[in-house]
Amino acid sequence: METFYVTTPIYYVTAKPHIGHAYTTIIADILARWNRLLGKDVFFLTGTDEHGTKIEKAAKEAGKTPKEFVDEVANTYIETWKALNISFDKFIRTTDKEHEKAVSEFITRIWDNKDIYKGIYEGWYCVPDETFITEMELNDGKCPECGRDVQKVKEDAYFFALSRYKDDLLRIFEEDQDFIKPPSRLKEIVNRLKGDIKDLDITRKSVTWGIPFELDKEQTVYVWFDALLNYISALGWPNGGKFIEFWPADVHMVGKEITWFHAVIWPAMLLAAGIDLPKTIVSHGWWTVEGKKMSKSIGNVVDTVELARKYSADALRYFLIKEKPIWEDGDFSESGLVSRINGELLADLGNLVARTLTLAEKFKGKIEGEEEIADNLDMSRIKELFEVYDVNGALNEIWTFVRSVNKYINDTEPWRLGGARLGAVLNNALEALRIISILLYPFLPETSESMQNQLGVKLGSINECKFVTFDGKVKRGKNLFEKIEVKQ
RNA sequence: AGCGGGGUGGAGCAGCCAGGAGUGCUCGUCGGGCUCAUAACCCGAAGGUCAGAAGUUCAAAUCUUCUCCCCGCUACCA
Repeated sequence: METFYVTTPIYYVTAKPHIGHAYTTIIADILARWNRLLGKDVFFLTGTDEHGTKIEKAAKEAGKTPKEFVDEVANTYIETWKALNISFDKFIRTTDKEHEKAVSEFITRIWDNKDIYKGIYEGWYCVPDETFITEMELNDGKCPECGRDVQKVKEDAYFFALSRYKDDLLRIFEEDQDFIKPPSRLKEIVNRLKGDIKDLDITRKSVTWGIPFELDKEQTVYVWFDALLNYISALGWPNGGKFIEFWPADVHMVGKEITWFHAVIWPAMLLAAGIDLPKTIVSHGWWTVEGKKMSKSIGNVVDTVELARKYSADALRYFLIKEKPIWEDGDFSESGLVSRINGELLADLGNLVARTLTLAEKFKGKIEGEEEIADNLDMSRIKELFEVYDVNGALNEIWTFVRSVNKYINDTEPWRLGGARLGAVLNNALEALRIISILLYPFLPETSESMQNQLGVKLGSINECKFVTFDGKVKRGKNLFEKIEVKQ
């Protein structure tokens, strides 16, 4: 059976998930659900990144041990994903035993291949913040976080020979223009890669909250090196059956700020170990909130679970996907969310279902007839958009069809009709709704199910998105969406 | 600074790569139609010197050059 392996980044557990995390994860969920509808064997991975000084520090501030702390935060991620109906197949944590074992195995392999060597790490350290700072991050020679003086540190460390893979990577990017999406990001990465590439230090002596470095137990593995390996450790690499079945990944969904890690460092690591590269890295844009960058200091971090509870997971999913092209940045606002609920989910879709079902329930004749609106639905376009991971484009296309069905009902005026003609119009409208319920399943799983209940049909596959004779038993249920009253 | 993206009616976008009357979409405003539907849906109208300048061309939002402005990335924030 054809497989599909999609991943989100593993999220760093210093804080609860916000809409940015939700966005990445929702896109991945939509891809997973769509590919299941296509009949593929899907593996959808998400999880948490739990090592490093920042977590150690956050734990201390919370008065907890690192382990207690990461358990707690990892749980809020799992709870959030449940609240948003994220259909992940596995939730990996970098503190999982299997993961730690895989990391050690990986390091041993590339050591044997001479891609790791011992050297001296030189950098800056902020004592009160307990964080390492790179030359680039320095702000006027001071700590970028707290503005205090930093201290030069020198310690033994192990390095990964990233620079050795520069030419290989450039050749790969040249040959496979789709390796990084969108093209503008590919350009950024290529230009940067053409510059001066330094080897990466991948261990720290003074960090204790990390995976012990296999070759020198005084050191721990640098968080990023550890974290990236989750994509294969989750499949049981090196010998797991899932690894054989699902690797290479079809798509790593990532936020634009971590493109470099996924497009350069991660492939270099895989090349070093002789493992196939993932097929595509999709790098999406960011959300601002009410026009401002999301940050804890501004205090505009949006609580996802609260929003989902207030409006519904489907409404939030819909907004995030419909609001902006995935490559671009966009702005989140609660008023924007409400406007899409009232103006689109309710006015276009909810209303369409309500008016059609009312007409169908009253009709006593036979619902059958020629298709009249199949041309309004461009299935091949929708499939193409999914193939390039443009879920925003696909949803727009589906929505165009939803609107066209409302127009069809207006044009045919079924409330004036009767007999065979009414049967034919209803057949078109009901079939359209059945098809829409399938197409919306990846985006709005609860709404899709509710539509199928009211139509008296079962969720079909993508192959069933074509007009035939409607054979459901309609029963109008409660409204799909309720109007959100806006206080003036 | 380097690299990348963007500046299109009141708002948000498409259109640009392969030039052909300012074309399109969503929201907002105004007017109308309809009454099956959650005051919903459908139709129509107003509104733009396509950031600015120069150039190429019979023809430029679209190609070239320059200028201005906004945003992002630059080694661990989705």
